[in-house]
Amino acid sequence: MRLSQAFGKTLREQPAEVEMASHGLMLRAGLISKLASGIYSYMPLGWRSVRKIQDVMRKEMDNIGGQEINMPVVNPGDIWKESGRWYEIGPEMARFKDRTGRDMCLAMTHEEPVTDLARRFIDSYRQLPCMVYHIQTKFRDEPRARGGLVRVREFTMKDAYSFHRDQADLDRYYPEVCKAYERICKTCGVPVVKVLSDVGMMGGSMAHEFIYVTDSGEDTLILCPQCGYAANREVATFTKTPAEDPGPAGQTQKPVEKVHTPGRDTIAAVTEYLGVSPALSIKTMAYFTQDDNRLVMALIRGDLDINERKLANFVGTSEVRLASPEELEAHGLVQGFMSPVGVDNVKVVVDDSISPEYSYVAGANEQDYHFINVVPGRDFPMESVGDIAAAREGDLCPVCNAPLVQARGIEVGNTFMLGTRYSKSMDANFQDEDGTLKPLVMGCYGMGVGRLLACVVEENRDEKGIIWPITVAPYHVHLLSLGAASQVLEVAESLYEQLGQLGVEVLYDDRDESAGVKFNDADLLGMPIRVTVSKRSLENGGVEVKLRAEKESMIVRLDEFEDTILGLIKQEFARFSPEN
RNA sequence: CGGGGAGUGGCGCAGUUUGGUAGCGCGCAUGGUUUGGGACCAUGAGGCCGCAGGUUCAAAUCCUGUCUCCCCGACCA
Repeated sequence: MRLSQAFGKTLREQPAEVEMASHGLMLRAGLISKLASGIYSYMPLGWRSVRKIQDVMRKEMDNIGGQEINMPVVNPGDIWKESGRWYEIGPEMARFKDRTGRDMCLAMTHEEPVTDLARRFIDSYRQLPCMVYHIQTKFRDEPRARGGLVRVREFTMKDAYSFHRDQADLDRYYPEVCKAYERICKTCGVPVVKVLSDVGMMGGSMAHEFIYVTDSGEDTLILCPQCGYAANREVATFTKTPAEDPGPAGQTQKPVEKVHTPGRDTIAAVTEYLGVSPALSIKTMAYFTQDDNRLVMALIRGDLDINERKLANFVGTSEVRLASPEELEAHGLVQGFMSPVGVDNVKVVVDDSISPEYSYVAGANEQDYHFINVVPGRDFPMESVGDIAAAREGDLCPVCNAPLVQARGIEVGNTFMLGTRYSKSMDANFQDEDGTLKPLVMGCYGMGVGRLLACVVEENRDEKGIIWPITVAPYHVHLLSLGAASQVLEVAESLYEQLGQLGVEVLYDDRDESAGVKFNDADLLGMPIRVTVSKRSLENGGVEVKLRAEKESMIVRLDEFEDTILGLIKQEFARFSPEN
């Protein structure tokens, strides 16, 4: 491609909207262009990379037995009603009616259409296991787009769906997909960690996310540097050390006593005032459930925090929302002085950090008063006990007890063990060896193409621009000529032709621009190999060859040019091979 | 949806406080001089200042409404 003819151009200045490095570089290099919030066009250079990323995905999916299909973006509402998600999903799903008044929607993911395919075409255990995938547009009317391609409303996703006879077969297959995901990211030059995650709107039993760790990410991770335990904070667990001071023996025999605690409406204030450890107090938080608007009291040891995701999952709702002071008042509760003691008709969920062996300080449900000697089980019900605690940096690893660290990252892909969530609701059955009809056991595996591209750029760059991994670079070689001397132009033209005949992808800067402009654009665009033809290089015996990722350049004689370039390309591909 | 910020040629911005009908840099076009790290000279094209209403002799500027975009949260590939 001749740069003089290329559609699009580079920008010298960073657009004002930019917050993330990769976003700025993609805009400045002319890879993408924004149409509306969270809706982008790909320009020629960006699209070449997208297609390469898609091909990497295809290769790895094919490798584990996947078959590529293509399912529609526009779906009839019927199948989404069958699965129930028509009613579960909020305004992030775009819905409309066709001309006959039939409910339609834009698919945000493709479990429903693929399950429909499965029930039509899978009849027998002999056809299992199998996996299909497609690379298709999704539309999610996200509350807020951000970070360029990191979080958009219209995006391309590679989503794969596997079908199995039983959970055991899914258990066997699932790690293969995880391995393929790691290979895809390695090939694209994006390091990822696999973390345990929440199943979210997909449903199912187990899920992982593949996360590119970066401070500009929007997910929070809990990692163990010692044993490799890794989880999204939403589901991360940790070892809860017992409270150090259980108090004087026989404490749990004492009756509850009300004490005056004027203005002490936080755990820190009240425990300091009463001279007890926060670990011997009970923090009570009141939430409303999203689905049925029930009031739930969540209890946790005073030195720990509630994880709202875990709480929502525990009580079986899609979300919980902190009750407002007005709502608390309406239920006879006082913020800062709450507890379940003496409160009826409210669901109480207790974190397993709270022990019936100890007695605690808790709110007295009266302004400026707390109770002491509160014994769990005796003074309030311990019926719903579970893990609803938020893991924090410094908490102990649930596997090896080393201190955990917190990090941020971008979710590039995810994998879900769906089980029979969709096959049961949509009646996708097969006949097993013993003649019985059974629901298909499913897995689903998503990976964002544009988001992966954003991560590629975020990871592979310097202050000058992008440093493409050759595997997904728009072109392998950036050829540029300096000056208007006829000999220079002739050599550059002939090299362009020669490389083209060898099948090398070349971006040829044939513009009549100054050296500074050409070099700076080459650095910004970031092709892995740069070839400079100039009067000076020819006087030195050839052309200058430089890797974008390296500082030094070398002069290559014209009769050695071909071998040198082909060798460099091979070497660069090897760097990103998942085999290495 | 809650909180914060911004809309002025393609991009980055000034002008708004103190109303007088729009300016700078980059980019673009033409001609010329240049060519190893964002060159220079000359000439030129391009904006009813997001939109609607109002105040006023007069509005980019003041008032009201509205739309869009960005950032922080709640959601996800």
